[in-house]
Parts: sequence; C-alpha cells; structure tokens
Amino acid sequence: MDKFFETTTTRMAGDERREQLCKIAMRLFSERGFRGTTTKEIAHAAGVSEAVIFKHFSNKDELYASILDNKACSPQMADPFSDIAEMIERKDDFGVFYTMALKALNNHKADSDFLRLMLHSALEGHDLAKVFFENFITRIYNFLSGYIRQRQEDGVFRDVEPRIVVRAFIGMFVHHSLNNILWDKEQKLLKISNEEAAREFATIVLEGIRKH
Amino acid sequence: MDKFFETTTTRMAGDERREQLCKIAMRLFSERGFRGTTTKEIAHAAGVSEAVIFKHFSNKDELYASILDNKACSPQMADPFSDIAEMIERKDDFGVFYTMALKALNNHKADSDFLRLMLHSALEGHDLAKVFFENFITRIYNFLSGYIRQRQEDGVFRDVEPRIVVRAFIGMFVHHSLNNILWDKEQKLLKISNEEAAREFATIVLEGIRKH
DNA sequence: GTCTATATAGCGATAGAC
DNA sequence: GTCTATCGCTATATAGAC
Repeated sequence: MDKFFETTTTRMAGDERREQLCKIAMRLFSERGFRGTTTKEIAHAAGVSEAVIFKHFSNKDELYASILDNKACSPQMADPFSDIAEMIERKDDFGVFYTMALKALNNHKADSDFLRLMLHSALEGHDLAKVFFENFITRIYNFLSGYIRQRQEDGVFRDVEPRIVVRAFIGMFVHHSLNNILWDKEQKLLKISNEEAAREFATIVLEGIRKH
Repeated sequence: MDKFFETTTTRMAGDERREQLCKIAMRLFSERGFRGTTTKEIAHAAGVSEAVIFKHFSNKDELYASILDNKACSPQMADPFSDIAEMIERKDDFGVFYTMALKALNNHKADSDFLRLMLHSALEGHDLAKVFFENFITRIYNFLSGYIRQRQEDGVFRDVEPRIVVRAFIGMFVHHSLNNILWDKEQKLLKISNEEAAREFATIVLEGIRKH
C-alpha cells in the first residue's frame, strides 16, 4: 500500500527534476538576471521547496553554470552551417546571406530567453558566456569572412575588409532581434516578418559590397 | 581654530556630493546592474558612509532615476541632429550617414557606462529606460527614415521600406559598439578605428539602397 | 526526494550624536 | 554634511525528520 502511494505522488526522478529546475531557472534568470532572481522564486515556480534546489545544485552559481553548459552543447550550436554548405558550393550569394539571417532571426525568436540570458551574462562578465561567445561567434566570423574573401577573389565583391562586412551584417539581424525582445516588443517602430527582414538585410549587404 | 579645520575637511557642498554619488553609482550600476550593486559599495567608492546616500536620495530607486534623468537632459540627447542639418540640406548622403554613425560610435566609446546601463535597464524592464528609448530612438527613426523617403522621391534610392533600412544601419554601429564593450574588448575579432567603421557602414548601406 | 525549520549573512533604510 | 549603530527584512544555504 505504501509503495503504491509513493508512485502516485508528485515526486520526480532526479534527472527529470534537475532538468525542470534548469528550465525554470533559465526563464527567470533571463527575465530578471542572475542576482535579480531568488532561489525562493525558482523553487516556487517549480512547485517545490528551496531545499530541493540545493540538493540538486550545490549553490546558485552551479545552477547557472549548468544552464549555460546545457545550451552550449545543443545541436544548433554544434553545427550552425549545416544547411548553408550547399549554397556555398553553388556560390549562391543571396542564399547564403538570406539563410544565415533567417535562421538567426528564427532562433532568436524561438529562444529569446537564451538571448536575454547571454546578454545578462555578458553584462555581468560571466566566464561561461565568454567561452560560449568565443567558440560560437568566432566560428561564424571565420566562416562568413572566408566566403566573402573567396568571392572577392572571384571578382564579384569589391575590396573591403571582410570582417567589417561580417560585423555590419550580423549587426543588422542581432540588433533587429534585440529590438524585438527588449525595446520594441509590440513592434510599434517596425513590424516585419523574419523572412522579409532577412531578405532586406541580405539585399542591402550584398548590393553594398558588390562590384557595380 | 575649529572653524578653520572645518573648511579643510573633505566635506563637500550638497550639489557637488550629489553629483559625485550619481557618477559613481552610474559606473557601478553599469558594471553590475541595479540589483547587483549595493548602496554600501556606492558609499564606499565615494568614500562616505551609507547614510550619506540616503540623505541625498530618499531611496535606491530615486538614485537610479536621478542618473537617467541627468542623462536624458544632456545636450547630446536634446538635439542629436545639430551638425547633420546642414548636410541634410545639401543632400550629402554620405555625410549624413557617416556623421550619424561616427557620432554614435564616439559617444558609445566615450560613454560606454551609459550604454551598459541602458542594456541593464532594458533587461530588467525598468520604466525610465523605456521612456528614454521611446523618446530618443523614436526620434532618430523618424528623422532618418524621413530623409530616406525624401531621397527615394528624388529617385536616388530604390524602393525599400525606409524603417528597415534605418534598423539595418543602426544595427551596424550599435552592434559594433556592443561588441567592443561586451565581448570583444581586446578587439581580437576586429580592430578598426571609429572613422573607418563609420565609413564602411555608411558605404555599405548607401550602396545597398542606391539605384544602380 | 521532499519537507519544515533554522542558521548565517548581507541588504536597504533610519535614528541620533557631532 | 557626516558619522556610528542598529533595525527589519530577505537572501542563500544547511540540518534533520519523513
């Protein structure tokens, strides 16, 4: 009888609870920042007591690190260029830039919590966010600027430092996402679909560096 | 004798101290966020006791509001287009975009604390930051997109929604500043003068929307 | 695995002397 | 205008029962 009841309580398996806590903490951290979120709030949102948190994570910092760790290992981060490789070979300039921007915009929209979390981390100078950026962003820079350099050799793009172009291009869609998430949530300033935004950004940058 | 000594102590005039506290608080808030900065730290950095803070500001929130208020009333915010007006009249497209970008980049560099503070505020959802943005950013959008529209009517720029162009352009230099302040402080990814960056950004966007 | 109860520490803010 | 001392509160983290 006792045994039966035990299986019907709200008790969770260790890993399941750990993951749930991570998810909830991530949402709250992204909303109010690390210091702005209390362990009490996290516990309450998860429907458990504070003590449970400290059974799973030795302290608040470890909970935070655990979140970033999980994210850094996600498939999207592992290979962000999977569906662009083919366009690169075909030298489909518009396809490359358009897809890059669209994928980023869609990711940001679907996972705005993570974007906010990264911003918080960067502002607070957290090490793990730094590592993440160095790994992920540096790869994107190398990848895109390599492509631009190749197309310059082909005589299609004019002679500009490719990294400046990459920064300008990334700036367009990152800033657009930031606007949508932080300041212009109701999109009073500019309402536009991700597809249309990606198309315009790609067009501007390509016309902007093309030989005429 | 007593009187003489009193004038040689470190005591400050009311307004002077108030301003000093604002400055120090802004630096600390920008580094660690509002919640991440204690009144004790502010007091210590200013070389006074906590009580002094609460003599000048009725609470921590008021200190914060006071900082944003000061900034919002600065001459730069009041009229951000002063030295562009003449270029607008001359229809000096490059001058308009170049100067806009360069001024922003220089401001961001000189006042990176403020940029960080705005980010923190936006993330924490602080009302005053919201008001600031609505006033300042909206004006820039209206101003620049108005100019673009005019140049479209002149037949110089192709037919694009001006607000998207504005977003793309602002994105370039805001993202560039953010990179320099947050992630790429040593400029490993891209080292470039503000002048050169502004020139490239202006060139890309102008070539990107010009009729060919 | 979860709870209640509690230890410990640090926060914002105030009182009152000088 | 500034200080020391302190209050009330809330935060993280732990102990021990179930």
